[in-house]
Amino acid sequence: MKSELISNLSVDCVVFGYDIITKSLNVLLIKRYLESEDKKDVLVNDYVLTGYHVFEDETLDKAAERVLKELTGLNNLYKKQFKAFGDPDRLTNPKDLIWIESQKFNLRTITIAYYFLLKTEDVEVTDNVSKAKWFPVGDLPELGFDHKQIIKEAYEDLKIKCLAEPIIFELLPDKFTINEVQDAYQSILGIEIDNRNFRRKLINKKYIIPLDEKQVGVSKKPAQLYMFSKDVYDKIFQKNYLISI
Amino acid sequence: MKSELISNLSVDCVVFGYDIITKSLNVLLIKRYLESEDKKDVLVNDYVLTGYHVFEDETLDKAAERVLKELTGLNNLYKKQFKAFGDPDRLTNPKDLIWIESQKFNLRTITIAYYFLLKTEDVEVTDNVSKAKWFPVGDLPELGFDHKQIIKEAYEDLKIKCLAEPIIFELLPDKFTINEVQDAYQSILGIEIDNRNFRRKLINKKYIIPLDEKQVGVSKKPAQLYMFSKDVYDKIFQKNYLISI
DNA sequence: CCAAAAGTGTTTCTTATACACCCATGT
DNA sequence: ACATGGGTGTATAAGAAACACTTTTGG
Repeated sequence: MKSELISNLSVDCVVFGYDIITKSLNVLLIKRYLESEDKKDVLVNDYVLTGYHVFEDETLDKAAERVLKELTGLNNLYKKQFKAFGDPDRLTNPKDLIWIESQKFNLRTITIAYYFLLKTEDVEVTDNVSKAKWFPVGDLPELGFDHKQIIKEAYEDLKIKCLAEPIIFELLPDKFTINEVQDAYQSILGIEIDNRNFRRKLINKKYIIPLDEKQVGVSKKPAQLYMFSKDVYDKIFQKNYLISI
Repeated sequence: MKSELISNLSVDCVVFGYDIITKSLNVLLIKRYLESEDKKDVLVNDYVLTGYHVFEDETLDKAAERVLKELTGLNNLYKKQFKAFGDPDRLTNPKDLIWIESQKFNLRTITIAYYFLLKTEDVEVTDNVSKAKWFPVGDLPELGFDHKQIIKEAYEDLKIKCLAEPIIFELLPDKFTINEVQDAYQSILGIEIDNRNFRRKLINKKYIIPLDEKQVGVSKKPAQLYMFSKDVYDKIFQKNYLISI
């Protein structure tokens, strides 16, 4: 039994990759390029999110995971379905129409948008068939369809979730320093944090576990390495009902 | 130009209504009833959310608003699109198959789920053609499709949002007492709150405005009435970046 | 010895929490 | 007069915020 694609339903994936070196939150985008038949004009030349239509016998989550796997080769990443985008005119910019015509997509396609969290370094971007490329979330190129809006809303959601859940560690290597965590928060939230207060707060968490290891190969005082224990976190986590209005 | 329905795309609305008298958060559900041809057997007898397919030229938000308007006659309510449900088997319980056969729906329908907030008393439920009825969110009847799951996730989302934004006032009348707000929080979150601390906290907010009015027609000391000013709230609101992990 | 980032303590202030009785009103 | 829910104050604890210098290391 061969499975068919659902012609008007897709998933789109906002792939967030944090670059611990440049301290930059990046988005993985795919080049979209089309020339006129005589090759005299460039009709489409911009970027889009990775995404694809959903199969008839596939859950939305599986579709998103499949798309991500195809692009990055990675599994089991943190993912969140954050919004459905389905405006009738979401694909109907002139440029997008040209593109869709060349691809035989349905004009009224609803897309279920996900975001994924990973480390920029975990994706091989150099020899990539899809011409995938990282862009800082604050400095995106020209984007097709409604993907600028989708990224914006993904980022908003991510920022809120960052404050409430320890998903920052999905963006960092298994072993990290306290300052690296601080840098990640600062970069993603666009804020400054006092180092002494932040250190104290983090080190006091039972699920931030100091390792018997320090940084190596740095030309300065090597920092203490820590890991995050999801097990401990889950065990001691308790919902607080603080009403912050 | 006549608009067609999209056969595999629907919106479903979790209509939350707060009953200030019984202090109960309710969900508005619609009776689903089907007899066999000889009328000897009841084939389907349960409840479902209100929802309907989306028109080709309609946004998802408009579709949800249309569905809600048809059921309740109400406009401009607080609404949130909180999740898309699209499992291949989400409509394929035996009971649901019987129902869908009788309704000619598409078996692989993706639904975009919304929730709406209002006051139970604002909906006339008595002479309703859809056989709509309120049920406490904690005491739901048997539900068709995956609607139990949809309601559960809507409620989870609502609880989180309640803590971060002043949406509680969408569930309360324009003029309310402090204790009514407290009751609403307690009922929705399932917690106990200290009355003195809660009063102080709320009364100190600039956007909780005391009126020159007290309760009337109560057989006890009439309570001071307040209103919520969204304008003031929006003006003085500032994002706090407290990392609570 | 120098550059660079790591690491460290104390004080103040705000906010949450815990807790029990009197008051005003309608009947 | 009484029953009912409305309304009030204080003390403690916890956590957030502000703030500047010393230490350790590799080069």
